[in-house]
Order: sequence, then structure tokens, then C-alpha cells
Amino acid sequence: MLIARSTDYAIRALKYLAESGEEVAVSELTQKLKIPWPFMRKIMQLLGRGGFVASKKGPGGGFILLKKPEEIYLTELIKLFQGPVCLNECVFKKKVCANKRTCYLSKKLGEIEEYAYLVLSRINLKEIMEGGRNYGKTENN
Amino acid sequence: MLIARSTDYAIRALKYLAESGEEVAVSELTQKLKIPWPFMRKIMQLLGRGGFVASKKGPGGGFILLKKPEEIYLTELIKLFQGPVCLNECVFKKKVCANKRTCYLSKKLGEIEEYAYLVLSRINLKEIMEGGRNYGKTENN
DNA sequence: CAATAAAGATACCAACATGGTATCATATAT
DNA sequence: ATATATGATACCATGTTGGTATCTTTATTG
Repeated sequence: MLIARSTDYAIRALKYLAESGEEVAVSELTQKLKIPWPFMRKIMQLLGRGGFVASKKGPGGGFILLKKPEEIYLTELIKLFQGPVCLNECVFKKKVCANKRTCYLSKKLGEIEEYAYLVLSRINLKEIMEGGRNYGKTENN
Repeated sequence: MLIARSTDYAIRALKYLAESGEEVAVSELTQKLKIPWPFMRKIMQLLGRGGFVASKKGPGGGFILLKKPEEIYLTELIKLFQGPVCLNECVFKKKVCANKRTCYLSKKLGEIEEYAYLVLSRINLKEIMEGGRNYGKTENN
């Protein structure tokens, strides 16, 4: 799977922050986005460490977007929540396959990965917000 | 990950069968390919059910290739061992995301998946055998 | 025909990743 | 001072996947 749940939640949260423009507490996020509270907190903390949002403690505190939506690229979020985009890691993690360079399959998988990265690295939050008018709304809303 | 360990083992086994041309027992496969015996058996059984190989019981029995290498496509093997190639399944398995059709991200992920499928569906065993002269040889051999 | 060598079927186990929870510490507004 | 927010971190639950074990069935061969 290219996009994990955590990444998806992060996108929704960032989108919400972008639309709000002001400080938003996790309690609000969790209510509006219907995402489990402690999990949302964890995600916001990571976003903080990743430099996407700033946090303010205390009453009235919360999170605020640090970057412009058009500066937030999908690959960066994926990297933060799932590690580097990778589709072709050789099956033999430890004793790495000796023939990485000459392996035909590895080459082909590499091509796919490259393409995937290219597409993903061009997608930014702004695009997502505009392109999918209803991103992040499930059947239940 | 696009290719799981089981699929990789299957490819190696098929390659071995193709090169051998005759009935090969799991015990031989397991020795030559350095793959755990019971796991190899399981994989061969699946390959049998998938119609890639025929089996013969009893002494001297084993598995023999049913198709020509150029007729064995990677996507079919992947489907057999990992299920359908899928990179963009919506995170919300049960209550499926209502906006699949209008979701911008889903569209983009779909494009990637399509490309991946295209590349993979064109790769056949013959190509792998020729292209990667040493496919399936790890550092230890 | 008995013994043996193979596969068929199936249930089980272990390790790891991921989604999700809980708790205690720290900062800040009022 | 107290309430409300985040920071850090450790823990738990579930699913997937790699891997194992066992019992049954079939066929060869002496």
C-alpha cells in the first residue's frame, strides 16, 4: 500500500488546519475528522517534529500550519509516517541479494518505483485540497 | 512491497524447473535453491493449484513445468501468491470511502497502479531468465 | 504386496508492522 | 493555583507473512 492510514489522517488534519488558518486543538480535530483521539495526537506530534506544524501548549493552544499548502509534498508526508517510498527492496534484507545491479527484476521494479516517486513527489496539499473537493469525508458524514 | 518472498521463491523454482526440463522433487529444489523445505512444498502446491506445474506422486515423482516460460507472466504469479496487484486500496476497508470516484488522491494512486501493472504484466519468466543471468543467486552461493 | 518416496491438505506457530491506547511530565492562560 | 493543552514514551491488539509440523494419499519398485 502506498498510503498508510497514518499518512491519510495526517493529510486530513493538515487540510483542516489549512482551512482553519488558526490554532486548532487535537480535541477539535478529533471531533471534526472522526479520528481516534490518542492516535490523532500521536500524528500531530509527528507532524510537529517533521516541521509541518507548530504547537502551543496550554488552554487555547493547539497546532498551526507552518508551511503553505503548496509547499507540502506528499512524498515528505509518506517519508515521515511510513519511511522512504520503496517498492523494490530485495526480499533478502540482511544478506542483501548480491546481484542488485545485474538483477533484471530489480531493474524493472526500480523503474516502477521511480515513476511512483515522480508522481507522488509532485502532489502537494494544495492540489489535494482543490482536486478532491471532498477528500477526507467518509460515508458517515 | 511489490514482490513478496513467496513470489520470489516461486520464480526461482519455476526457473529451475524450466532449466531442468524434467520432473523435479521438492527435495532437490530445496537443496539447490537454499529455500526452507516445508515452505518450498507449500509454494509448489500453490503453483500446482494455479496450473503452472503438474505434480507426480510416488518415488521419482515431483513437479514439472506445464507452461512455456514465455507464457508465465509476473502478474499471474503475484496474483497467486499475494492477491491482485493493488497499491491504492482506500484506507477504509469496510465502510469504503464514499468518494472513490471523485477523490483526487485515489485517481493519482490509480495511475501509479496502472503503470505498475502494465510493466509487471509484460514481464514473463523467459525474460527474467535471460535478462537476469543470475537471478536467484544470493551472496552465499 | 509391502515398503518407501514422493505430493495433497491442513492446521499451527513466530516475528513483525501497524493501528490504536494509556500515562506521566511539562508548559501556559486565566 | 488550576485547568487545559501538548511532549514523550511505553504499551497493547490485530493482521499479515514467513515458516513449521503432521497426517493422508498415491505411485514406484523390489
